[in-house]
Formats: sequence, structure tokens, C-alpha cells
Amino acid sequence: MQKLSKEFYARDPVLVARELLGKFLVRNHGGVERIGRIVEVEAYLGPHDLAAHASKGLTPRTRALFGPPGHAYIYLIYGMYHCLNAVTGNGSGILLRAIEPIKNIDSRTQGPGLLCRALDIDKRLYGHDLASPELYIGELADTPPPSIVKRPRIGVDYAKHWARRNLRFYIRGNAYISKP
DNA sequence: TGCACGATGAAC
DNA sequence: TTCATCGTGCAC
Repeated sequence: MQKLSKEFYARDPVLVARELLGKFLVRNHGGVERIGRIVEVEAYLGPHDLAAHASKGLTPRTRALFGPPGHAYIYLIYGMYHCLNAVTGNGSGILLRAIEPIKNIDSRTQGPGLLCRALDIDKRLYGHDLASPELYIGELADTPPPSIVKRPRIGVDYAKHWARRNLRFYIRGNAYISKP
């Protein structure tokens, strides 16, 4: 397993989002290594993207989002679920929405909240480097690119025309997509 | 200092 | 369609 480089993240968020599909999210916690294959993501383009948290500007909450690429932006939603993003620079980031269980995962992972619950991901990992032993994204050599479906993002109807853009990406036909 | 509301998930 | 549950951002 080769960890993704900082340069991988420091690119156009749409490109990074598409290329994160098929990569592996690895979580080491409590002496257990859990691995999931990323099958669904959403791109949030930065402060000008009305659906993005970055559109609120630099606040204590969004600090990591405006930090260096390749780190984790994690937030609590609806008072009960954590969501994990990979920062791609300048306030942009990729929301990881679903993973396919590969190793040591026995609970559901279809949706950003469930994904974080299954991997014990919470605010303790806020701003964490995504190339660290505790939490990282890696790839296997010679993996062919998956067939990708584009759809509008989920739960951002308030964001005017930004709600209609196809910034949600998932692996065609995968059984672990959160919503069709 | 208070308050409306989510980048959700589950039940009904 | 309704509800659980709380940090955040903004109004007052």
C-alpha cells in the first residue's frame, strides 16, 4: 500500500475527487487496522461554492479546510454524526461519502456519518495528516481506473445553482453507494 | 446571550 | 415525513 502524496491532493478538487474513487482509507485505532475502499465522494470547491462550508469564510470550525492539502477536515453534523473530508487547498475539500468494507469492518459504511462511525473517526483527528499511521489514504499499484457516475451533491438544496452541479462521484454499479 | 439550522440516518 | 441531538454562525 502506497500512501498518497501531498502533491496528489494539491490539485483541482474535481480531479482529486474522481481519482480518490478506488483508493483505500486506512484507520489504525485500538490496535486494529480497518480498511475500506472509497466508492463515493463529493467535491466542495472553496469559498465561492455556496454549498461548501468554506463559503462561511475562515472560522474556528473551517480552519483545517483552509490549511494544507492532504489533511483531514472533520465536522459534526446534526449533533450526532461526524463527516470526513480530504483537504485539497484554498478552502476546497473532498467529502468521503461511502466506502466498501475491505478489512475489519463489520458495521455499515454507506454514508458519511456511518463511514466515520465504522472507522472511529471523530474530532480527535481534526486537521490530521492523511499520511499518518493512524489515518491515511493509500493505493495499490496497477489498479485500473473505475467507471465513474456523476450526480448532484446530497443535502445542499439551499445552495442555489451550486446544488445542481454534478460534483458527486461514485463507482458505477458498486453495492455500497449511499444513495443511487 | 439566545436561537435556528444543518454536506445525516433511522423509524414510521 | 418526522425525529434525535448539539456545535456553529449570526441576529439581537
